[in-house]
Amino acid sequence: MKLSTKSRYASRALIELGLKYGEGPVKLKDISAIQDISLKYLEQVMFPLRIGGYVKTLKGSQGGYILARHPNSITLLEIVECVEGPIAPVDCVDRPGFCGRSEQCVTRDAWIGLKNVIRSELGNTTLDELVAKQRQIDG
Amino acid sequence: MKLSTKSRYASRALIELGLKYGEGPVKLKDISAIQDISLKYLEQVMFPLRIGGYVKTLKGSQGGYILARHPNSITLLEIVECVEGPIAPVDCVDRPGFCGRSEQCVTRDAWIGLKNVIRSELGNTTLDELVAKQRQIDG
DNA sequence: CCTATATTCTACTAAATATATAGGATATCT
DNA sequence: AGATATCCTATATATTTAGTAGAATATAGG
Repeated sequence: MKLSTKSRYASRALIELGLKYGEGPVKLKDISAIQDISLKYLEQVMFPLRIGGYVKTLKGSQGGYILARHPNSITLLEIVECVEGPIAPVDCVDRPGFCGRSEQCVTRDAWIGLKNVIRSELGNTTLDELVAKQRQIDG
Repeated sequence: MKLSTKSRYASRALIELGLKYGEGPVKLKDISAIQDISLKYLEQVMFPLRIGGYVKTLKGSQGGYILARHPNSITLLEIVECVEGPIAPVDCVDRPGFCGRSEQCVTRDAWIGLKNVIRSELGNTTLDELVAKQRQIDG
């Protein structure tokens, strides 16, 4: 039941973008330094977020990343599922055919319930809120 | 965000024990056959459940496993945490020192919230309920 | 146009984790 | 005594995770 570093890094990177929302592009190099994340790895983490339409990029000098959507419309759930794939504590949750006994399996129902509360919790946390809290901490 | 097979196998094995609760020991060989789980692997999965006091064993001929506690006092959370260790979506949740920025990290608060809903959901599901549902399905 | 800069794309790698398999030791019932 | 079932330790394989590396592409500014 662990999130990978991709989810953690993506969340922290998008918070940095949220802090600078409306102020032009932010370089990964800066995020990498501030958040202490390998630049090269961060590049890979950001890739699906661009494909998913959460960030836009500007190449070349003075380029960087900006949020493609308002922070209040982006949830943690979207970030996590974008970089990590659909959340399902067990494979049979999304693919009943994964296990031949899915039809008669009572644990599967429990795993489905678990998936739902996880998605609900993450879906109710917006980037906006996280950025606001971060501003409070930074003072 | 995946549970390992240990959690899945342990849950299904304990349901089998719950179905036979009060009827004497159940052999892993039988559970292995019914649930289609490798016997040798199942032995390893059951080990922490014995140490944790969830099952008792009887060695030798006519031996096997029995629940050490009433099914209504065992939750999915206990089973999962027993075989898989404490549930925490991110290491810093239980060990703030894991990451130097824990004190100023807003995502950590989110991961703590996530941990809480996961534990709450699993903690509210008892083995009793699962066994009852299974009996309904089996007819 | 040229250069520095930043992203983009592809490939590769080391380490950790998950998922078992194997074999013998130990205990117990008949 | 023999069959049976758990107990314990070691080993193996596959997958995933978490990164590294390097060249290609695009852009701003001089």
